[in-house]
Amino acid sequence: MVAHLGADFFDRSVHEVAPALIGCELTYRGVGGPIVEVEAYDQTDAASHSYKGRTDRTDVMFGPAGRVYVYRSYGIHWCMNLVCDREGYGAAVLIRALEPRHGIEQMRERRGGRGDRELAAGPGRLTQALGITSELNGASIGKDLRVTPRTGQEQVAVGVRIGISVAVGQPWRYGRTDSRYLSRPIRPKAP
DNA sequence: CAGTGGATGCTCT
DNA sequence: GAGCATCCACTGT
Repeated sequence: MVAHLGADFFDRSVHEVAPALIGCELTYRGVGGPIVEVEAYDQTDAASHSYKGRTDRTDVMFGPAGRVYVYRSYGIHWCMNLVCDREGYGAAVLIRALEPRHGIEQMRERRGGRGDRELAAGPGRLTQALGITSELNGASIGKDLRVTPRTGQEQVAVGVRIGISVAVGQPWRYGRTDSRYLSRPIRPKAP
C-alpha cells in the first residue's frame, strides 16, 4: 500500500500545485509513471476554459479540488486535468507528459506499437496510453487514478505554454529539465 | 530536421 | 459558423 496524494494536496493555488506535481507518479489502473510536464490554467487566465465562467463543459473545473477534468481536444483527443483550488474557483493542471514506467506493454498496445518516447509525450498521447476518456470526467483521484508523492528533488524548468493563442507569454508550463519524455523542449519565452 | 494541412466533435457566438 | 489546452502523415530541405 503506497501513500497517495489526496484532495488536500490540490486545494491551493494551481500555480503552487503545478510545479509540485513534476516527479509525482500518476497511474490509472496501474498504468503510468512519473509526471514530467504540466501546464497551469486558472480562472483569471484568458487561455483557460474557466475564464468565461462556469458552463456544462467546465463545471468540474469549478468543483472541489482533486477531481479529474477531461475534455475533448480538436474533436479527436482527450486531455486530462487535475482540478485545483477551492470550490467555486475554476483552476486545473493539464497533465501533458509522463515517463512510461508501469504497464508499458499496455501503453504500446493502446498507442499502436510506437516507441517509448512517443507513448505519453503530449496530452492526447498520454490519455490514449493510459486509457482515459470522458468517462473519467468528474471522478475523484485516489481510486483508479492515483498520484503518489515524488521521492527526491526534481529540477523543474519553467516555460511558456503550448498550443494556445491568447496569454501566450505566461510562464505557466513546468517540466523536468532533463527528461526525454517531454512533448517539446521547454522554452522560457516565446520566440 | 522544419513546415503544412487534414481529421473530427463539440462548445460557444 | 468559427475556433479550438492535438496528433499524424506527408513534403521539402
